Amino acid sequence: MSLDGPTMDERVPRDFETLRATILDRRESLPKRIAQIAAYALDNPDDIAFGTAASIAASAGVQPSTLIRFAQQLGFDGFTSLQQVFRERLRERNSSYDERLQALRAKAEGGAGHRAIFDGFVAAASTSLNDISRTLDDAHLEDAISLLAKAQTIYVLAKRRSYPVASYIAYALGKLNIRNQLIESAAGLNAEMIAFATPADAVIAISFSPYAPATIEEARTISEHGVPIVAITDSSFSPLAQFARVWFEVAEADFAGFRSLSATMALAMAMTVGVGEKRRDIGRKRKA
Amino acid sequence: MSLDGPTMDERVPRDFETLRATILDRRESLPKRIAQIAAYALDNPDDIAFGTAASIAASAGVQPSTLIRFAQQLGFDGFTSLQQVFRERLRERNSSYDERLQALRAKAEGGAGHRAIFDGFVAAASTSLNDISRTLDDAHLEDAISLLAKAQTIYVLAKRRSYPVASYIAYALGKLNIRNQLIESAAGLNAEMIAFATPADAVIAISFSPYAPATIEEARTISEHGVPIVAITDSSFSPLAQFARVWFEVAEADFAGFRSLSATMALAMAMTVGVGEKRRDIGRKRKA
DNA sequence: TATGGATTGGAATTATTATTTCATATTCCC
DNA sequence: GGGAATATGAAATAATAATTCCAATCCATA
Repeated sequence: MSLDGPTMDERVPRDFETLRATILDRRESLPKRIAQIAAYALDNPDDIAFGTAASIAASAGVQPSTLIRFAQQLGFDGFTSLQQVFRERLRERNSSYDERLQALRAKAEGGAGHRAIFDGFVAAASTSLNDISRTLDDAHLEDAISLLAKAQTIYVLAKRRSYPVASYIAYALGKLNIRNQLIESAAGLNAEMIAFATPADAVIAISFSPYAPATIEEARTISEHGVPIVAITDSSFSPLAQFARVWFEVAEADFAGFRSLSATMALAMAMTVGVGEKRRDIGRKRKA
Repeated sequence: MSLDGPTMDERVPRDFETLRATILDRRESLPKRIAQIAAYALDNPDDIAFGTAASIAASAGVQPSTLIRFAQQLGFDGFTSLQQVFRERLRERNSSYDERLQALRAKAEGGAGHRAIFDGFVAAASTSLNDISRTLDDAHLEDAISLLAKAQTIYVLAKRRSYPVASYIAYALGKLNIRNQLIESAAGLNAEMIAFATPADAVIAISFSPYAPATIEEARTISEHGVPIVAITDSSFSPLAQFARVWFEVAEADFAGFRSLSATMALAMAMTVGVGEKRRDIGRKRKA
């Protein structure tokens, strides 16, 4: 308005991260009460998003006017515009991951650099995690864990895309001192390995469409020998579901032609650690 | 207040899901304009959470008074209390994963069943993903991809906990027709394998504390031969960081003693697919 | 088609909330 | 220690938003 005043055209933070950085940056030089509200804002961003100037000021132990001065000091013209940033943050975070994923796919295809690809994989993983925590059936998890906890040896069966999960399960079972056998395809000794399994053992089998024929074949053989199978797969039409005593449907989002493994991993780890716990409990009871 | 009025003690929905169910349930019997705002509310919950009665009404194409009647019909005493439910929903969803993770850890340790364990792993994965998407340096990613895109053969080096990531990288590189060699410990031929690597190749090495000695040893040897290394590790003190041409710091949250792999996986996939793209681009240029 | 009840639109009213102002207190520098 | 500049508190004011009210309209039913 006036020509003499400081022009104040210092960049006003428009997004939360910039704002956060700005605040942290100036933290030292802020007056006491302003610093107090600044700290409160970063600690309780949700309150800023939803509260009224009066309620926030009260929670932070300052006057409403201080809150407004804080906003102005950051370059906003009032509390309301500062609040917008905090609200936008909630919107962003909350905006359906699916939508974001769509956008990112488009962006990546448009050749928007490698950051877009990375963001895409992160979004795919997040989507998958959201999804599975909505859909996982607690009772199935309990069943699977009980079944596996009773097994003498746990066989882990997975090829190709699912193999990383299997190898992590094997690693974790090993660390928990649970006897296990990873059925790899490397040496071609799978048939022999499988022949050792008895109904007192159990199998964790993982396979997604297009199902690796070897996995299906081995699962069939092993189930015909009466060994119970816990399966992780992607649909009720999966051949694995047929052979399994307990099975989980996991829908992983994909990006750039590769599916996420995050949901499968989370489930696999929960099963593994669950079995470890259950075994400890049983051990304790036996002693008592 | 009055004794004669309808007591209105029909359950007022306190959480979003109940509210949603209530609305869907009554949908048929609602008057036209009320139905219109009801549909809008379920389609744009964020707008309800943040907007003012006037702005929402305008977006939905109704009068503010209709919005209030809608709220009252549901048993709320006004728009404001209806809005609370929509705001609470955002808070819930958004409640910092870290806090949730803390709570879940406590719950799981208190022996609250296996669902809590599962939720813990999901939360750990989500936290890690959030973290890495905040901290990843785009320039490093570009550097790593350029470096790997030039390599004749990409060697993938990881043991124990990191091995699943390595195997997924190898799988993905294979699918993309990029020559690669997974350095496994199985047959004990690692030293020989490594000896084949030349400065025209490149290595992706992954290791987290406690760093598997074999990984470190092999990384050292290979870097001494002048083969460039891209490392994924967990701190700048990591011995891997020393040998690496480019390295990434990835902080994975842990739960029940096992770290998530989700952030590492996302980064690994972005690198892999990024290399695939870059190669295609180069191929196209050569032709042109 | 006339009639009563329900529904709707729009403006008036009331309540709430942000912002400004000014007196008082604190801090910092000479 | 004095004085100017800055910071703070509290209440007044202005702005904005929610709610209510009433007239107009629509709709079903006789």
